[in-house]
Amino acid sequence: MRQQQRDLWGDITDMTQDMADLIVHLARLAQNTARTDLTAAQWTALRFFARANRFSRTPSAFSEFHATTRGTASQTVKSLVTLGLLQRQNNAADARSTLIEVTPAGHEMLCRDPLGDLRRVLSELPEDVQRTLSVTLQRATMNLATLRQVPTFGTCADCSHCKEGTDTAYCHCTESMLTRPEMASFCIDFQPAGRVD
Amino acid sequence: MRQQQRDLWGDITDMTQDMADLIVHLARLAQNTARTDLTAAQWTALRFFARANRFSRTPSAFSEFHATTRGTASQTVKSLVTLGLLQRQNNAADARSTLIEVTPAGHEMLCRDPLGDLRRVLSELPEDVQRTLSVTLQRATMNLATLRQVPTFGTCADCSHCKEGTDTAYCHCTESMLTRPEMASFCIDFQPAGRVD
DNA sequence: ACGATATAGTTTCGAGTCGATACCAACTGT
DNA sequence: ACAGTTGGTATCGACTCGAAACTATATCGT
Repeated sequence: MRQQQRDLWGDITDMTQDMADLIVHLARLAQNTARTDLTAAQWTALRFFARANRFSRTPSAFSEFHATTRGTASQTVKSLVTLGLLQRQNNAADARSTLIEVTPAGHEMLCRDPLGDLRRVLSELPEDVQRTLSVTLQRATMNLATLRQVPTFGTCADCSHCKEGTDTAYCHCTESMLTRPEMASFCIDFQPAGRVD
Repeated sequence: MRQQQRDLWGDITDMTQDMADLIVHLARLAQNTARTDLTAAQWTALRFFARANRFSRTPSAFSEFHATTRGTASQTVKSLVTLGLLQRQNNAADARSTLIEVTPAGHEMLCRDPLGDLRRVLSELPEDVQRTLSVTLQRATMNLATLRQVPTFGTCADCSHCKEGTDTAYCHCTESMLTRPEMASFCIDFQPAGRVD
């Protein structure tokens, strides 16, 4: 809490501490699921599977992304399959693995994502503030993920495993070619390109 | 860092969308409660009651802050009282109301707040970036709270209800004098001073 | 080639969260 | 004085979460 109120009234609150609280609070407000058809975890799962590339659309990858256990992730996926928003497909390359796809109903549901309000609020910020915010959040997320020893997620376009071509790119990690749309998808094997900090 | 390699693959990612997702993800990582004695809701409640001023340390105020129902807030408070981290006190001014205090054990527990990691990460950012981030987050939180029609919380030092003295301040809202430490506390009746945007 | 080990996924359990609803006690306005 | 509001609690059902136990498939080491 407060604990260090400098000089007179000046600089009363510990700015850093406030920020951590603020981030949590902001996320909480943004994820408010009252009068929504899904829970926060379900929304997060739906969003994840809509954004993840074909190597990362599995319950395991989601559990890592969501910083939870495979068991918990499995339940969330199950509930969304039951609701008809996700569907399972066999993975030809690995019989243990299940490939998850968002159904048309799932994509339609995403239009009602409660995160839309936060996106709107953020989009109203000045362009340069948005840019700074984006960079700062990514840096903080990566540093925190490192500290907590959980994998960092990112798009293939930014991944050091990728060698770009003109219309496709080669991913050294999965040893396969990626189409242009795929480059914009989340990948569990993400490794930031360039200097880390 | 990276994230903006336009031209070639050209503006692949929707920056705004990334940011909303990032904020939620960052908060999720920061609140990770694995190998922690409390749940995320319990930590939030404990933090709230440690920061809130004497007018706001009630289950109702917490329920508004946490954007949930009084019933849910009541349960969380109850669990923390059972754990000996909070304690109830009678409110002389209103017999219906319960004043919540953080016990010494509760304050000790706060030292192990999982949010500490995020605070550390944020404190390592350059000073000017921190300042920008803080202002931006506050603005976004206020705008989102307005959109969602939930009250905004803030410290009395920033509240338009307050008239500052030298060592105390008068709060027009609660019609009482505030001591200096109290000025740094959260208040449910917070009304931002100065221009709104 | 084959056993040890690792990985993908599911299920079950108990404690907690959450919104909704119903309810009681105490305050407020007129 | 009394209707309406507010503060708080209890209960219900669906969901979350971590942990643990379990099955099936891959992979590694020799």
